Amino acid sequence: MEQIKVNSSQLDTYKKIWRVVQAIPSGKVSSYGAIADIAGLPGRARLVGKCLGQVPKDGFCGQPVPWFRVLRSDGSIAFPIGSEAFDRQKALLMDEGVFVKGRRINLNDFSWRPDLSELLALEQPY
DNA sequence: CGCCTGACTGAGG
DNA sequence: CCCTCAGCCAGGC
Repeated sequence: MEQIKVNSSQLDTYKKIWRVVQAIPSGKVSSYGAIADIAGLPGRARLVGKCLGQVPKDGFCGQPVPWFRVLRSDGSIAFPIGSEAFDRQKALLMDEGVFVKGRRINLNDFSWRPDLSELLALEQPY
């Protein structure tokens, strides 16, 4: 992928986002806006997309960052249909049992709904 | 500062 | 279902 090009303050923001994304369980999905909210960055859904495009290839803190579990608020895959990224994301989702119909996923069936204890755990990672 | 571009969103048609 | 539009926030120029 691309080299990460952000200053240290933005890198902190990116790390917060990556950490939230890591909390999405296999077989579940979330949205850019929801991740932004949980990360304490309301209104910055587009930043989440940008950030996920720069996930370190080796993962973050020894754990992979499941970028493919993040979708648009309507449950659709953000990449254009037919693009390589689209196919990759769709395949990864289906691999873990997420049913992808055309370009979208039924959020009622697969949306991640963290309980309070999960969210609190994200506040105190170390 | 303006202008344009995004892995975005919500409301409408 | 599709598409459009205004609003949104960061960044680059």
